[in-house]
Amino acid sequence: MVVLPEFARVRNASRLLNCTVQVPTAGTTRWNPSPDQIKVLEMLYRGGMRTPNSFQIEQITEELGKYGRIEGKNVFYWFQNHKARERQKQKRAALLTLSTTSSLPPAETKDGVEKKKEAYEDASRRKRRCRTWGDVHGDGATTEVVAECTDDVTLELFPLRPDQGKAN
Amino acid sequence: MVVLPEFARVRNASRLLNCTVQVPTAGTTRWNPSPDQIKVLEMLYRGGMRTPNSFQIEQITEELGKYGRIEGKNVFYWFQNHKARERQKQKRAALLTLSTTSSLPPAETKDGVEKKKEAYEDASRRKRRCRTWGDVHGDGATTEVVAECTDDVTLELFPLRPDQGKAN
DNA sequence: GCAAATTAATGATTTATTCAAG
DNA sequence: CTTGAATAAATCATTAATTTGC
Repeated sequence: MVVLPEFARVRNASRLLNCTVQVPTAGTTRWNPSPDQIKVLEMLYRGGMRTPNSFQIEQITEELGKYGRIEGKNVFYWFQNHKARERQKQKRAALLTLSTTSSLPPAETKDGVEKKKEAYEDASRRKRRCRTWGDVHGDGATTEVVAECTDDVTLELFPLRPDQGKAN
Repeated sequence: MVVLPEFARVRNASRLLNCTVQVPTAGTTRWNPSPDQIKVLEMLYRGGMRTPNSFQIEQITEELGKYGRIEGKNVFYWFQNHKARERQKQKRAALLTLSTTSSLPPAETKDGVEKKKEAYEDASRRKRRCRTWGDVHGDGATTEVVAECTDDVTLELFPLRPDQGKAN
């Protein structure tokens, strides 16, 4: 990879030859989390946080802002991706484990895989949480959208205790 | 269903029996588009609009606000759902048409269905547009996120001419 | 040792699926 | 049953690792 001074990185390295350098001020590239930011995020994730609501995102963003520029959407996406890719990894692992340890005929094996897959996927289907688009993405025009939810919903507050995470 | 005056609708109708009435100020129920609002939205949709950006959503929301309370997210979701369900309907129709008109043996038919399905799905894969999460969902903390895109992208401006819609 | 080429990770979007109000 | 709302899965696109030829 072409290593350039931080401030000189632009979209395509090849264009550097005959192109003026972009200053970082004009937010050009995608968010690139610092090690410190990742550390905090993973800590929260391990603590059980999966789908932070707008308040939580705001708080986290503020906290992580100490280590570099960051927006709420970065935090939002980080959790989405992290969650999805953990699922992905687990699924692959389960399938691999099964096909390795199993010694049944092909048909049976396939069936077993399907079972296991379903069992896994079932674990991710849980009761919906009480959170709205307005809370998370906060349209500029609407500022008064606050959780009107009362009972029989799980209010994931921040910070979240480990034992409050999904039961699986 | 228990019909209540508009201002009295809360999340769970069953709670009304022993619950104080929520004033509409504290947005309680989901958005219910008025005929006028739907008319405008469908007009835009027929005009080719599929994935409006934040500016477009803002404009539309403002326009539709004349006919009743509405938020940006409602517009956002409306387009998402309308698009998805049109796809769904077309897919079902394609499959049905094929299985009705075709008189080939099962294997061939299945294959043909798969072909048709793929052909359809291919039509929905087009070059990405230039729009970001920040544009659409507008995090409160970031107000300066504006299209930094320059060339070789299709800028869907508002309003969109019919011929600028997806070619299908 | 070094960049260009290639691959692996992962941030950002879009699409599919699901839940649940009415 | 229709459809607003929300989440999960699939996909795209850019950045970092890494491999490779010199």
